[in-house]
Amino acid sequence: MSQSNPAEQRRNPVMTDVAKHAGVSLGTVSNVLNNPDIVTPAKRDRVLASIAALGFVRNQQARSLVRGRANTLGFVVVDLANSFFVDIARGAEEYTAARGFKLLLANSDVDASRQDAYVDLFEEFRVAGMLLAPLDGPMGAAERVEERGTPVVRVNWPGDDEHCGIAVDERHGGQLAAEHLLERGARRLLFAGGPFDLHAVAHRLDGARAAVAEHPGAVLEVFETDRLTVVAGLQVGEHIAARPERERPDGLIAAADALAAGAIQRLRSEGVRVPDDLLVIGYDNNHLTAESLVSISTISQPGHEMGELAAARLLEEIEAEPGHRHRSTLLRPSLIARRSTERG
Amino acid sequence: MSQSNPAEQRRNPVMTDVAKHAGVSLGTVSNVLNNPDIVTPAKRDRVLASIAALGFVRNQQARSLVRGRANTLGFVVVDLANSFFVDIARGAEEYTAARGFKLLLANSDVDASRQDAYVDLFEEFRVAGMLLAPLDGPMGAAERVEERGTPVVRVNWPGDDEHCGIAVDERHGGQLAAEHLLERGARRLLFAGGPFDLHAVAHRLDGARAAVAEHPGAVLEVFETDRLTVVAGLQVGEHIAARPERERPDGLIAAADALAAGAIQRLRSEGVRVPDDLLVIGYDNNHLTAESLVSISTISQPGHEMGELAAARLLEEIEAEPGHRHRSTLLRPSLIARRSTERG
DNA sequence: CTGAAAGCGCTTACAG
DNA sequence: CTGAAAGCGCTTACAG
Repeated sequence: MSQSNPAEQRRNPVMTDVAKHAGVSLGTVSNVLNNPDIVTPAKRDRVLASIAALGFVRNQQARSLVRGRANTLGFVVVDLANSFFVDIARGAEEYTAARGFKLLLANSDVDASRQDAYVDLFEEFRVAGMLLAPLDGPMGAAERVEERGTPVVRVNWPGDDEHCGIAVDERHGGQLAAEHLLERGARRLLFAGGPFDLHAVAHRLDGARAAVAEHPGAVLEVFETDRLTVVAGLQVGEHIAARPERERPDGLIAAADALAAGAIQRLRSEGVRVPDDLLVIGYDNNHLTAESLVSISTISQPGHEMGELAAARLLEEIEAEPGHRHRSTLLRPSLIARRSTERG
Repeated sequence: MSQSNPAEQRRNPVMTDVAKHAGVSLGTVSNVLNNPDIVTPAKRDRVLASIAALGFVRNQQARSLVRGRANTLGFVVVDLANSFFVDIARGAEEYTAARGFKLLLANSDVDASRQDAYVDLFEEFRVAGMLLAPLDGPMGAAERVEERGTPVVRVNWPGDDEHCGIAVDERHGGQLAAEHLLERGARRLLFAGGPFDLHAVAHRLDGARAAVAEHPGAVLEVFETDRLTVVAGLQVGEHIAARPERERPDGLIAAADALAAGAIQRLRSEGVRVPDDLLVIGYDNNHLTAESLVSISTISQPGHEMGELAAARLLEEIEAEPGHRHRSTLLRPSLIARRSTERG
């Protein structure tokens, strides 16, 4: 329509086009966008009308080039297929959206090089700050980014003197799980999970050990798996069922729900009944876990709350003085009792 | 360290700092970054060393301001909590990453205004193109963005003459589900799902109807639910169990796995056995569905493939001439038979 | 192959 | 409250 010459490339309208169309200066257009209150209503309406008529869309790149930073936040997530992290992302988004920030997500998919690549990308885009749910292991890119001045808050990671972090008290979770089974009468517990170099797994085991140590007469065995999957769970089930009946544990703590689900499935096909013969508790409160036929008791991590808290911390950091002191927060997980640990 | 005056704000190094440090001109630094081949190795190494020494990070905003577009793609996803969409995102990411693009995600969380806000945000950032897994309903922002020249490919949406789209043949999926139950001997089928104004649900029902129509003697009842959740599934189970035994269906097609899981759970507690008394098939192949005690047969949507295909289409569009013709692709879902439809 | 200059589209003092 | 000018940090012809 507005093309006078069909041969000439249509170009997206820019602010000077709007100014010309509305008969005002460039600065006034900018003011309408950024400080509408200081522009006279009549002029403001004229500019707004021109913006609509031309289909003008402000170029954020140019805007944050001069302002220094975008009011956008980045969140690099280790594994979106795990609903725990989706919960975190939703909590963070709600918190930041209410405060005028946008939250962009990137999935590193448990790949260290992709994690670094996305952290770098967000830095190149000059986001105001980042959330990072990291893999276990070094976080080179994030360290560098922080040194250069972009705040980073780590979630599901403990944090230390140099870094803000929000984590869940994994040890306490393991303790809750074990105590729950002990309360329900189990005495020969088996902890299944792994690999143990995952700090979450190691701490859950620690917690379970501590709980068992306080119960004279109770014992805890350990079975290390190579992953936290349903398939690994099948092996756990097999391992238990293969033993003579009286040597079997009467309580199973699985370090992940998927593991618990696999174990229950295999146990059942081998004739071991859950919860009648064996109490089982999982970990994570993954979506759909409540839906298996024997609904699985579990330790629930406060993902949504973690996301909100991390976002709040990040916004604080963004506004903080350079000298600001880093803080770590440990959230408490909670027990959700379902059918798999019901007695009678 | 490099701060000569502690009072002066440390500023992130920019390209002119690198040029000065390396003793070359600004253009040469840019060439090292963008056309390394045309710079003499010695000079190149000098520049690279300076970049490392200063901790220089190129400012993408400035870069794509002059280049017009970032080589970044945006994906606005309707619901990351549904693993189907996570699969799509992973497929898209693998495809685009291999071709040098980055993929940023935004979760609209089944909220139309957030969908629009993120579409706008990506446009303001001048992404090279967008993927959109939309909610059912109008897509105002996306339409406008396309008119202004940013390519958008819709996923899990049929597409039309004006829009590229990649969808799954929902009708065919419904047909597969019904045929599977009929093959296994069921004759009184119940289709549960809803609300029916969700086009996916309506089409799945259509397909099921078509399959039943071809089997003389088979009948199909319909039970509309208000959502596709486990809780709604409980109601479905209740509805079935409440009927006199001989008036119950012998096959249940649930329009979603969560629905199937809820139904099975309630049926079981009411003494209706799956699959012995009633065959059940779900839809979506959601993560963890395979793990319920009675593993649930389902219709699997090719999420990963859909993501790859959508990404491929988007990259085509980005390179296409303005006059390019839009295409729609319909992917075929497939049957996954599990325990919940096993006979004998 | 290298370097000086113009320009991408905005925002922000600054003088009126 | 408004408008002309400078500048954010890059890339890209262009002349050497």
